[in-house]
Amino acid sequence: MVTIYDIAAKANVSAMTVSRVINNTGRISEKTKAKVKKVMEEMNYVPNQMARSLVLQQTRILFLLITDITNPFYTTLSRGAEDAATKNGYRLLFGNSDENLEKEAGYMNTILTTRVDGVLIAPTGDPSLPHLEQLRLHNIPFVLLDREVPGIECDIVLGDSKEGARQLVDQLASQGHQHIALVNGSSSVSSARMRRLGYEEALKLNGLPLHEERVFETSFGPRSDLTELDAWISSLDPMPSAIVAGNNVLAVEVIGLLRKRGLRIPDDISIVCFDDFGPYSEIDPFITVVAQQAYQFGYMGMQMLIDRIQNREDAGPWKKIVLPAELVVRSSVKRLLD
Amino acid sequence: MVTIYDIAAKANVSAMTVSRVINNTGRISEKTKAKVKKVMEEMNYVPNQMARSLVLQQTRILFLLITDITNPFYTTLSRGAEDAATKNGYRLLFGNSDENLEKEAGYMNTILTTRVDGVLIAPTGDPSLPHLEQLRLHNIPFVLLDREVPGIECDIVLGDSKEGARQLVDQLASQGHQHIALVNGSSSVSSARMRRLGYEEALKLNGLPLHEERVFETSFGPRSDLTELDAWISSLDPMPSAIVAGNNVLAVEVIGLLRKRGLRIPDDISIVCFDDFGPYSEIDPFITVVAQQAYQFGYMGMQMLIDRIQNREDAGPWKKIVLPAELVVRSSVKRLLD
DNA sequence: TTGTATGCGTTATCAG
DNA sequence: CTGATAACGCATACAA
Repeated sequence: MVTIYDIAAKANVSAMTVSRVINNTGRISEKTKAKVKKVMEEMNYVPNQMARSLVLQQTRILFLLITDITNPFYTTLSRGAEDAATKNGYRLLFGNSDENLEKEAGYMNTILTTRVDGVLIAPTGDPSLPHLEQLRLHNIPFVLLDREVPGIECDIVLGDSKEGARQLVDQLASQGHQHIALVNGSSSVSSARMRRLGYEEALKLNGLPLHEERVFETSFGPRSDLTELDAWISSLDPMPSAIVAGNNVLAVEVIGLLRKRGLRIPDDISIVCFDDFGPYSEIDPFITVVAQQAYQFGYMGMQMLIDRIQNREDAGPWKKIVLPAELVVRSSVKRLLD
Repeated sequence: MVTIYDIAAKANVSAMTVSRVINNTGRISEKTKAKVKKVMEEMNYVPNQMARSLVLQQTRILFLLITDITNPFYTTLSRGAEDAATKNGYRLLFGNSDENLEKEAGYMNTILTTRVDGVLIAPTGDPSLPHLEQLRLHNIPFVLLDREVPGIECDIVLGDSKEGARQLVDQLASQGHQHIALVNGSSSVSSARMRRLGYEEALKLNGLPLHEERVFETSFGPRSDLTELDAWISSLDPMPSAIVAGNNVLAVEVIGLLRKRGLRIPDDISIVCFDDFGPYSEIDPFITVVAQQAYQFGYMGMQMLIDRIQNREDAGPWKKIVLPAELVVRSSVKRLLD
């Protein structure tokens, strides 16, 4: 490995001079600067970030941990975070926890040992608390995305899950639906809790009864095994006229299962869900959704994180951004009235 | 920051003993081992990977650089790579070059300065050559994904693009299509070149004429501005009865544009493409595609990379894996015969 | 404008 | 079984 000493020797200067040329600090004669630069080229020198970070105590690297790299919500969010990071001269590394606490723990380890400057994280759920406490303990700035975690105060970007769920149910009710089921994420995830709350409130406001057995809670992430989900659908009696899905992944899986039963959407059963389908909304935009501003989640979250990093001490109070969700009416809901 | 010296002091041992406990090397009495471990717990010690890498000259971190985090092909591939890395005890970091050579250069910098142990990379195209030469020069093992780069010999996982394109055209021809256009990725991307070759060969084999103006080359990545693509569609005269898209992104964009013109698929125009839609194939599987084994791209590529890393010296010849693509016939092609 | 000494946190080597 | 010392590659503080 070529070090500053190697190039210093070849350029007949001290290592410090090389270091100064690299970082453009101090005053150096144009002549030696040119010479050093030439030697660096010749020897294909690449600074060692490890060594540099060790002395500087900072990496200029930020980390984004998402829970499902397969979900357009998160990939779009990632693009937003990436853009904001790049704009501010930071590098961004990605991790994918796969809605799995153990994998998240693995990434926490990388984050901690690798001493990144800050973390943007969509936690897998409430059990992520210890992970966040670790970050706090080690003084690593972080911003939460999409999900609150009870027990920790911090900067956060949220969607208006309750209101969104309410809109979804209202939309169904307005078309005359009375039997509305809910497939949702785990109750250990704040957004799932809020969506359920919105669902329940909206039922009440529309004068519809709440049936516990019409609510099914599972993971927001894709399942390798759909039998449980399918069993729940089988258990529904009577079959609801509409289903609300807690996110796009669940919607897609449920639609697949329904079709396997020969049910057509929306003729036989209606469905609506949280989150849009990214580019794929384009090709067959038939599902009515509450679309979140995924890109903004990432972009604004990253902004907050960088603010926090750059103003370390005079930080100011924790900030909370709540992004509105927008109802996009398409054609997955059957009109039952008239 | 808590260092091994801090915990050494508190545990009344030397730093070396602490290091040995951490790494489970050398012989240490159970008693001191236990004591050290307890102190580490108490002080919330986290090893500094920077310092460690500096002396060990390795990170146990691998890097995966994809070109479009928004594309299910790459996200599925990522899952495969991740699984293989984890299984072998490596951590995996992701980067997204966005089909952009400059962004790729940025990640090359991170990769080089951060001294990861190996890289799995889907290059943006032939111009990526200098980047790969950098890796080679700095002795960083890498495996190419999905795209060849003329001028560099290395391990690689490819799809059978030519054969896939041929299948797509054959499928159209077998349904009676004679005017078949192609929207493709840039000719500086090997997979795009092979797909075009397959398209042209298949036309010839089916006795169909080749019209240059029916082929449009652009980026495989999503466009922020669709006017050029739209202009090409306008320029088509006569309108082809079918379009082959070089990948799923292009297919989606073209379908959007066609629909804006009031054209229905497949009634007014047929379309087929490379790559499936991941989970979204599930909800509206109407597009006939040649599906690639995305997960295997990542999994097998990662295996090759780790092999290469662990057998540094007695490496063996470069390996090339060609994954077959499978035609999945759905309902985006109109039957023109009979 | 340039150079010397020192330390960042860890591990390898060699000594005890 | 344990410890002292040097080294990894770089930048800060201070000298010259």
